[in-house]
Amino acid sequence: MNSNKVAHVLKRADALCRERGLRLTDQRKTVLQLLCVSDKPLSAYELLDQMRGVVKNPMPPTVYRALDFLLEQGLVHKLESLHAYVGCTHPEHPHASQFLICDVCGEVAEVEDNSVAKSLKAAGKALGFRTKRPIVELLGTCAQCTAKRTQ
Amino acid sequence: MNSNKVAHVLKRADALCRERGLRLTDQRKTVLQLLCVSDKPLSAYELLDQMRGVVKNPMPPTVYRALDFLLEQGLVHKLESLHAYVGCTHPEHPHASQFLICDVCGEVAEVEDNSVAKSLKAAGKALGFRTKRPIVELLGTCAQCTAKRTQ
DNA sequence: CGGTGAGATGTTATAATATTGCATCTTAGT
DNA sequence: ACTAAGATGCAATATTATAACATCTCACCG
Repeated sequence: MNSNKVAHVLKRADALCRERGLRLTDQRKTVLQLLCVSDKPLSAYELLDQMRGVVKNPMPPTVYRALDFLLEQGLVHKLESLHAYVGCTHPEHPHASQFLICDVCGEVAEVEDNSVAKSLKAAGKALGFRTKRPIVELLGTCAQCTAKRTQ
Repeated sequence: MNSNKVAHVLKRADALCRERGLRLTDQRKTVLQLLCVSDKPLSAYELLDQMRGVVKNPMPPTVYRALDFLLEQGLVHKLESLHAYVGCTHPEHPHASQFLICDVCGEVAEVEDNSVAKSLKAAGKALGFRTKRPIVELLGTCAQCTAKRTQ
C-alpha cells in the first residue's frame, strides 16, 4: 500500500472505532500500520520484530491481542494457509473477500468477486449451512510471475 | 465414515498407489484409516496419540511424513483453518473441494460444487492468476446444529 | 542369490505459531 | 477523585511443524 493509502486506512480505522465506541490504541494502530505498509503478509512474529522499533519490549500476547482486535473489526485479514496477516485494502464495509496468493513473489491480492460470494452462499444454502466466515485462498502464481517464468 | 466406506477407501488407496508405483506402507495406511474412521478432523498430534496403539513409539515426523504423502496423493485433505486433517471421501479423481465446517458439532462436510469451482476459476483468470490449490473453507453452523439451537 | 540405491523410517532436537493466567495500568464515565 | 471495564505487562507454556542425520527396507539388477 502506498503511503497515501495507508494514511487513508488509518484515518478510516480511527473513524470506525470511534463510531463503534472502541479504542484504536497505539499498539493496535502500530500493528495496523505495519501491515498496511508491508507489501507482503506478515506473520505474528515478524510483526513482533517490527514492533520493537516502536513499542518497548513487546511480547507475543501484545501482537496477538492487537491482531485479534483488528481481525474482529475487519481491519485486517488472516491468511490461514500462510499463518500470516494483511491489512484490509477496503475496510469501508463488511465483506467476504478472496485472496490470490502468489507462490513466487509472495504478494497477495484481495478481491471481492460477487459471483464467487454468490456461489458459495448457494452451496452452503443447499445443505442448510449457515456460513459465518468464508475462507477463500487461491494458492498459485500471479500474472507477472507467470510472465517472467515463461519468457 | 462407516466401516464399509472406510474399507472401500483403503482398498481404493491401495489401488491408486499401486497404479502410481508408490508404496502405501503400514504407517501411511494407519494414518489414512484413523482419519477415515474419525467423524471429526484430527490434528497431527491427535493422530500421533491414536497411532500409539498401532505403531511403536511414533514421533512427530512419523505422522507428518505420512500426512505429506497422503496429501500429495489426494487421499487426505488439510483444513487450514483448523490445523487438522480429514480423509478424502471420494479419492477416485483429483478434485478441488469445499469444506463446510460446523463450529458447534465440529463435523466437516466435503462438497464439490461445480459453480463454486467455476466462479473461482473465473475470478483468477480475470487477473491472469494461475491457481494451483484453491482453499475454500466455510466456517459456520450446520443444518442440524442450527435446528437444535432454534428449537 | 547378493549388491545397491532410492525411498522410507527412527531419533533427537528445535523452530514457529499461539494461548493461559494473573498482575497492573489506563481511561471513560460518573 | 472513584470506579469498573478494558487494555497492557509479563512469565510460562501449549500446540503445530520442521531440520538434520543415521539406519533400515525393499524392489530391482547383475
